[in-house]
Amino acid sequence: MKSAKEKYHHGDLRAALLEAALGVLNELGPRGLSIREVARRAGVSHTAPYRHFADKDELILAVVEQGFELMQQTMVAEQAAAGPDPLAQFAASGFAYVNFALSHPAYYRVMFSGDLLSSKGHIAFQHTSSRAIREMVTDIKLGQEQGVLRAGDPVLQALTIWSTIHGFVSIVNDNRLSHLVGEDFSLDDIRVQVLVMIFDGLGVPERAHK
Amino acid sequence: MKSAKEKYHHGDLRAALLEAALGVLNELGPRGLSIREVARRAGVSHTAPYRHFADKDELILAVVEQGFELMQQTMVAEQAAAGPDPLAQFAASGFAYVNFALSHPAYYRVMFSGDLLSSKGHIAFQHTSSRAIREMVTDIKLGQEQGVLRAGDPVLQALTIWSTIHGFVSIVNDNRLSHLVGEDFSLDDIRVQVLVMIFDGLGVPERAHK
DNA sequence: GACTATTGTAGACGCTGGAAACATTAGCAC
DNA sequence: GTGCTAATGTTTCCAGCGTCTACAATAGTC
Repeated sequence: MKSAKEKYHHGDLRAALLEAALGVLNELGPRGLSIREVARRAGVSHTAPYRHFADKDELILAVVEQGFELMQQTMVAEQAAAGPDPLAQFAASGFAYVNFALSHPAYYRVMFSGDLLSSKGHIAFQHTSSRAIREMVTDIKLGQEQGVLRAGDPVLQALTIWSTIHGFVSIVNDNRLSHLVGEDFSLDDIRVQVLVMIFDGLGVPERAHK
Repeated sequence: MKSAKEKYHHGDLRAALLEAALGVLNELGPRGLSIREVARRAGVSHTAPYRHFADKDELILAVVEQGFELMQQTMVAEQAAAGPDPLAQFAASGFAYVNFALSHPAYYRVMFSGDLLSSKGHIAFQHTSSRAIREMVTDIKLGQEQGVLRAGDPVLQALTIWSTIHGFVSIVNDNRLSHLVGEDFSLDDIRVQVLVMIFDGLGVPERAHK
């Protein structure tokens, strides 16, 4: 009996291609991502991917969706593990976002850059993160009703928090802090302190962090 | 006499190529940026650009540097025009940053994405924004000494503010707010209110905005 | 076991980034 | 001016890319 790799039909080529694509992004960077290289790593001909993805855009968008799926899962899990306090839950979910972004930079970059896509693919791309912010707005409203989050327009608050977190992980992932790190700060210091600054601003003043 | 465009020697091909590159980014997006297309628009052969840029990375990096130059100029100008109050100056400079990013999305994207570069080009890329944050830290220190900015580690404060601003303009430029805009908010509303949230948090409490 | 849809391959096209060899011109010494 | 040289632009060529079309192998179904 032949090994699975030598069979004419791969078995689950789609998943193998997505995994290979992520590997390419990690090792060769976005510029090195080509359908042909991905096919090579999966051990199939350079046109085989077209049986699973209409074009390069669709392959990339599938990686993006898988990334959001994965991030969503870890955020939900961390939120559930944070105990009963709504503010703690909210913060845990935010920490999970940051941790995902910093420990899976290739995923995060492709999820939010869009530069890899053609102008056509960009339209589908814009909707990939809309679910995330809507859930955040819901969480904030809940926290405000329970009196643990500062009052104010929840949409604007969510946008501000998301902006800060997204900006921070983008800056770190693009290595733009290399000239800061090492002298007075380690990356871990910076990460913790910035997160504290963000979430300190969230609670109602009477409940300020100890 | 021939028109300038028909001469064998272009005159200032380097600048023409940079301008063409920006045009391509605006019209065709990052994926459409090719040396050959840029050369075509400048009316030269597809290898002429190699007399001015060693490779595609260098062309892109030149656009990036030109973008930072331009942004820097408008920020300095706005800061100077803001009057004597250091907090107002600081805010004016921040507003200029946001306005530049939102009115020159192609510039801003290429300045901060890096996805267009090969892994080699990324190293040079990481240093392009270091000057900006250092100047911001200096400004914050000054504001603190004069008692108009909240106390705290200026590096962490600068990083947090920069994160929020960078994240915000990135989110807006990537059209990720399309599902928010239109119902309750216009983009202008959002922009103004988010900026107010950011800079409200900066002043010392006694000087809070009226 | 034959039929058909699914999934893979082979080869071609025009595009790309880039190297090499060549052509034209500007600037300068005289 | 004439001639030399460096700078700048062109031509030609190559391999790699995304994607199309035609073909081959297999899996599932009757």
